[in-house]
Amino acid sequence: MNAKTAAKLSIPMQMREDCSIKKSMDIIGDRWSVLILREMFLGTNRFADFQRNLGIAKNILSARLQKLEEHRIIEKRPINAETSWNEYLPTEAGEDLLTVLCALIQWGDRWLQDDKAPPMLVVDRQSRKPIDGLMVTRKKRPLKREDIRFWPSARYKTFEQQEAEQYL
Amino acid sequence: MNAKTAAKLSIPMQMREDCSIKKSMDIIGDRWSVLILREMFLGTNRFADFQRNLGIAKNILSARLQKLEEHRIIEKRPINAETSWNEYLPTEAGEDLLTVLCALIQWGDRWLQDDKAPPMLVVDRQSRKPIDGLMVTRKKRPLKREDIRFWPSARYKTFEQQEAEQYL
DNA sequence: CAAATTGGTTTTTATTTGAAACCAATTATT
DNA sequence: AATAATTGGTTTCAAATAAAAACCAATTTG
Repeated sequence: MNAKTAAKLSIPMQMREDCSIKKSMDIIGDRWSVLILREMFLGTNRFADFQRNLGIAKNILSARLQKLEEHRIIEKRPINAETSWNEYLPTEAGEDLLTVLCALIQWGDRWLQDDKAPPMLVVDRQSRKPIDGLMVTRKKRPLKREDIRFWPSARYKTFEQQEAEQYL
Repeated sequence: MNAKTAAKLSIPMQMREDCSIKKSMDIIGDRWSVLILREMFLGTNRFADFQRNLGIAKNILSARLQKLEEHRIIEKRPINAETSWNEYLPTEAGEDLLTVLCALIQWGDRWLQDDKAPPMLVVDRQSRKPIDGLMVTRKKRPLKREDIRFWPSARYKTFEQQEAEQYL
């Protein structure tokens, strides 16, 4: 067995299905979901405001909000007892997506803004001063590509794979 | 002017266009791009391997690779001098998307895996031990929703906005 | 040398998106 | 109090996009 064959064996196809990136993309991997969440973090909560602020078609917005609700990323709840109107709020899982949005902001600020200042700042809620040192860290050091690799978890251990590992 | 009016004034529509999340999503906001990048981080570099490992249609894969190349996230280069065949490699900007993928992994591991162990680990390249303490931090403390808010940068300062800020 | 694989493109079909019309409930204006 | 405007959608239809399949030339494997 050569190293190339070993590398192929070592990544189980099933892992590609189970993978959290894949599962996340099945939910938010479209043109609008992430922008809807950004809008929510900007303080938008009502249907018409999402529509106006994003320029999204109503039927698509409706479908996306439903999907996000089904997956418990947002919650739809009546604005008050009198009306039948609703507002949309992030659940705990939804709020936790802040990290993904921040990672996107940082990446985009670095690579897509043509040396211009970032258009949208992440600021401290109290002081409203920009948050510096915001990063994905690995034990207090920023994570670099060469530090890590992705690896199947123990649930995919097979004889062939264990055999293969010694070649890597 | 009440607080609600102020809040609407304070977010310039232009910022929503310039925003790095929006710009990022214009490039990688589809069902496949992020998965193609994940595949690349798993060690896949050739057309047929992407296709097999992802189950993506060839024409779509072709289109996505081209788009990613245009935006300098990946690079297409000949495998060797003799053949016309290519391999696809991440650029510096592409490798930098690791943070976004890691944020997605962490989020998905927390919210989409039904109390099961994560299917794909982020491990140290040398020791192959899982990396712990990997997170989006704010000065060494994990970032929480209630810590921050998004805020337009100075380039959108207008009279109305400055007026509005005092109400927030 | 023959067969299989790679790296695509082209054509056709199915799916998704978007625009517009429509409507009922609610709120604002005169 | 009546009218107009806004909100929160759904439905219908056209346009754009994605997927499947057929096809092909270059390259590699048996």
